[in-house]
Amino acid sequence: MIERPPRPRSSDATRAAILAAARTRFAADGYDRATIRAIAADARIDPAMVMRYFGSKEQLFAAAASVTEVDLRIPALAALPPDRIGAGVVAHFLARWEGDEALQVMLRSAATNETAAERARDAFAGQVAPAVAALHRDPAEARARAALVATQLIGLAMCRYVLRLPPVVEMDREELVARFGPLVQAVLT
Amino acid sequence: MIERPPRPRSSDATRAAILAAARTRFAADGYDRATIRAIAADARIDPAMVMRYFGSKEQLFAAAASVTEVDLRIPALAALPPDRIGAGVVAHFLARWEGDEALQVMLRSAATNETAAERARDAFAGQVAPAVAALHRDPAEARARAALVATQLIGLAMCRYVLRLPPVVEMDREELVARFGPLVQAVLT
DNA sequence: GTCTATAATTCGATAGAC
DNA sequence: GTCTATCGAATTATAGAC
Repeated sequence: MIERPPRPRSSDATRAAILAAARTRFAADGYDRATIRAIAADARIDPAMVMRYFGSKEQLFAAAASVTEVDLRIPALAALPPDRIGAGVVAHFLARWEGDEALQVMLRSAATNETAAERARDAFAGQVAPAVAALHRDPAEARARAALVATQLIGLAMCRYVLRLPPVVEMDREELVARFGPLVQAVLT
Repeated sequence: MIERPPRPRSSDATRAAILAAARTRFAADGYDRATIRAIAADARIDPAMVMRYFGSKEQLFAAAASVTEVDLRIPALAALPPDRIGAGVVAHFLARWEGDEALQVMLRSAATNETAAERARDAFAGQVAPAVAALHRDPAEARARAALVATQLIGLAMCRYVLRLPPVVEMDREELVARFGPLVQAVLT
């Protein structure tokens, strides 16, 4: 084996490191304030490499918040106990919000980045709406109900993670489920 | 009267013009993307004048989204027909959201600007919480209920004005009141 | 009061050596 | 694959002439 002084990293590992740093930065700062330089520093990588791997900041963002990443993984609602659907949805989303930065990336970036807003609409149309549609006969009504569910969850996320409204931050997950579950339940049934 | 070539404008009118342009820009673009240059261009004023009048971009933002401007003007809830409080609150907020840019300034900027987020918390603590408190004996319960109302309204605003979720955008005010009114009513009573 | 010129940064992106 | 150097553009902010 010939030695290679700059110690080339594996391409996949580098890509993954950049993506992880990008998600964290985009989630914390939003699209505009998150800089390629800062992301590269977090990933302990030269800023030029970010460009080499992803082409542009916009493409990096798209990769960091891709539809696959914003997988809401909504459980089959019909499979839940009928009177616990609301609580199940809220508990599921709290776990998703706090376990995956991709959702906060979308939320914090959507305010100033149309790509992020579009991704939010895609996630709604592709995941929330279909899941709710299974519960209603009338498609128009299902669509409206799904939108109501979305406002509940987006409002909760905004108040808890972005605005950091004290009462919403202080509540633990259990209390949030107890308070929001019935509201979502009422919207869905 | 001696003529003054550069035609000095009245200080108040200039201030007002800058503030109006700033609110529009901050509301449309958020704090980061709204530039002093663009605000000055909208106000047909030299960018340097913005600095002269307000000192810095941060101070201009504070003035454009000051607590006085984010006056929610929540009506006395106890004065409403008891069974129409929810609908009244929703109708009131829709009118406020769409009639005053200051609220959208706050919402769109809060994602990346801590000053904006703080102002949102102030508006909640100073206006929403007290209004709701009048309806409940237990202060802790009133605080939690107020937070729930806030999530409803913030969620609605985010989906309608920022994410622009199609179903929420397409509904007219009347339908929104009909759908969200009962939810807010349930939270409040 | 108004505006020109510019300082001082910062950013995304590119070129090219190794 | 990696990194240095840098370009060109955009931004906030300041200094000073008129």
